[in-house]
This record gives sequence, structure tokens and C-alpha cells, in this order.
Amino acid sequence: MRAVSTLGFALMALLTRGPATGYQLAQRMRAPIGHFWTANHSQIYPELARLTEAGHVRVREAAGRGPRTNKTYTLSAAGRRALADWLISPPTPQPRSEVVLKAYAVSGAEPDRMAELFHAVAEQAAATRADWLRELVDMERAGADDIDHQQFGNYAALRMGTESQRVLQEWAAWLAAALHAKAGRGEAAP
Amino acid sequence: MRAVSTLGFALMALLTRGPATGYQLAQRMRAPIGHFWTANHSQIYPELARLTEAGHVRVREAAGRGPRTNKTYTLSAAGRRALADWLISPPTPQPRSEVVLKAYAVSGAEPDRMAELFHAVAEQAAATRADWLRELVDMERAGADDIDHQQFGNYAALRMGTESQRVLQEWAAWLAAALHAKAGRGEAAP
DNA sequence: ATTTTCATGTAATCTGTTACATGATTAC
DNA sequence: GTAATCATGTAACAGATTACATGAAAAT
Repeated sequence: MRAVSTLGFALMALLTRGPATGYQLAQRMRAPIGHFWTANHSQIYPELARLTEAGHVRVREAAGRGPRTNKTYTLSAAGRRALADWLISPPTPQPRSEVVLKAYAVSGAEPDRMAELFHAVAEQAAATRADWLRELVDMERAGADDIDHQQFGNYAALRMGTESQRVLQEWAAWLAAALHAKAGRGEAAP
Repeated sequence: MRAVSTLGFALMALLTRGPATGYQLAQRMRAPIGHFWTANHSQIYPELARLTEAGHVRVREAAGRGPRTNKTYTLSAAGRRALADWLISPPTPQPRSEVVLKAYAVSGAEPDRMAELFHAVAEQAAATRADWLRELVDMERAGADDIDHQQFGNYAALRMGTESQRVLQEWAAWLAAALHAKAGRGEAAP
């Protein structure tokens, strides 16, 4: 039996929120967990077939509106066990950030252009953080910051999101300021 | 002419630090930029061939010790231009974090086991951060925090690294504490 | 002697994205 | 009427990992 991929566990994690069709899973995989794990339907449908074959999910078919039957997926007991085992295993870090790569090569383009870039990144991060903070406050009002609330997982993910955006914003603003100062000096002293 | 992949730009970014062989690029892609972009040699060698074909790098061959010739790569003027264009283009966010995915599904395993996991994550993040902070201080002593220092790019990347680890540590510790409290309650009230 | 480092490649496999394909229902 | 949403799939391609393959020089 082939090992379940991270995407498979992500889908099982989404199914802990209740049964869903492939289409609904694609939607659930937007906010807030979509900020930390994404997949589109062309990846989801085959993966659900694999999970079904492995016995991790059960499927109930019903006549659909389109040319095919609608399939609703539910976590099986075996799937729940497999998910729990995966959850308590040490996570592997995901080392890929385009924006830091660009910072590493910061001397490869003109300072004022790079300053613009990181300024824009900082602005975007601030806007995103403001969005997410609003969501976070809504969730707190709904009591999702209580660990027993069924939305606590969403809350925890979103909280990491806001903190990450704050760090990104501060870092990008620091870089932009340094680059701006350099650009000013470069233009002042010909 | 096929578009250059992000890996291609990453290799060109590494080549701004001076000419190197594929083997040396694989080594440079460890610290500190390796915390934010990785690739192993089996990906690097074919990509260097593509960059050569596209005219972004030039190659100088010399008799090697092993069965093949050693190839030293240098950024070409065209490569430098292509890199500069890419650098000032808006970076795309990389939304994949296994540890946040696990937090999202936190109710899928026993609280005390999840508490252990996030405690370990926090400890690891603290250790990593301490390591990187030491490096950061060394770089500051060498003057790399000056934007004109040739190591400033490394410094900027590492600075993002330490801040990211701090956030990860605080967040994981918060989660671990919440889970620990819940586990305590669960055992106390049968 | 054996392991590590230097050094370069290919093949097989897995993961992820974009494009192609179909068709009913609902909202404007 | 047309656009958006619901709903499910396949194919082609691109990106990344693991395994296979070779061999000299230096360190232990």
C-alpha cells in the first residue's frame, strides 16, 4: 500500500470538518488554511480516488446535475488513525521563499527599483495582515480562541498567518528604507 | 526561448557571488540562503545546461579529477540583465507549511501528543534561532549590516530567518501550552 | 583500509500547474 | 441571453526528490 502524500493528509484534515465533495474540499482549502496549503481540483480528484482505494475515506455517490455522479467523501476510522499518526510526527520545514531569495540577490538590480519592490511587499503584507486580523477578531468573538471550539484549528492557523505577515512587513520595510537611503546617496553623489 | 525557472534565477543569484562549479553552487545553496531556497545537484546540473544554452551563463571547462571535465560557470551580461528584471518583479507567495497544516487539524490527535509535538517544534525553533543569531552577530561585527557590504544579501536573508524562527517558536509554544492545559483537564476530569 | 570530499551526470518517480473537456443550474 | 457557480474528470507539462552510476584525491 502506497504511502499517503501530504496532500492526502491535507484532504483528510479538511474532512475532519465534516463530509464533503471534491469541489467543496477545493473551496475549504482557501481560507484560512489555504494561506498555508493549497491544491486545485485537478490534484484533489485523483488524490481522493487514491485515498478511497487505500480505505482512508469512504464515498457515497448520488445522482448529480452534470454528466457525472456527485461523490461525497467521509473520513473512515482507518483514515482517522492514519491522520492522527501523521499529525504527531515531526513536521518537515518548507524552505522556499521567493521574496527572501530576491533579498539575497539585492545588489543585482538598481537600489531604487529594489526599494520600490520591498516597499510594495511591505504594503501588501500590511494589507493582508489587516484583513486577517479582522477575521481573527471575528473568530475570537465567536469563541474560536478556546481550544475546545471546533474552529480552534482555523484560529491557530490564522494566528500564525498574522504573525508571519507582521514579520514580513517589518522586514520588507527595513530593507526598503535601507535601499531608499542608498538610492538617495547614489543620486546625490555623482 | 523557454522562460527561466525560479531555480535558474536562484543559481544566477548565487553566481553574483562569483564564478563557481555546479558542485560549489550546491554548497553555496546551504547557509544562509538554503534556509529559503534549496536544490540538490541532480536539479542543478541540468538547469546550468539550460542557462548555458540560453546564454545567461558562460562556462569554462578544465580537466577534472574524476571521469568528466570540471565546469566553472560565470554570469554573462545577458544573465545579469535577466536577473535584474526578475528581481524587480513582484514575488509570488509560497503557501506551504506542514506545521501550520498540522495545527489546523490539531483536534485529530490526542492533546498530550500534539502538545509534545509543538513543544518540540518550539524547542527546535529556539535552537535554530540561537544558531542563526550567532551567525548574525558575526556578520554584524564584519560590517555586513551595511548595505554596501558584499555580504549584505546574506545578512538580510538571515535576518528574515531569525525573525521567522522567533515567530514560529512563540506560536508553537503558545499552542503547546494550550494543548498541555487541555490534556491536564482531560486527565483530571474522567 | 575505509570514509569523506570533490565532481558530474542520468533515470525513475512523485508532486504540482495549466490546459482541455463536459454539462446542468442559478443569478443577473 | 450570458455569466457565474456547481461538479467531476483527464492530459500535458514543469518542478523536485530519490536512486543509480562513476571515479580521483584527501583525510582518518
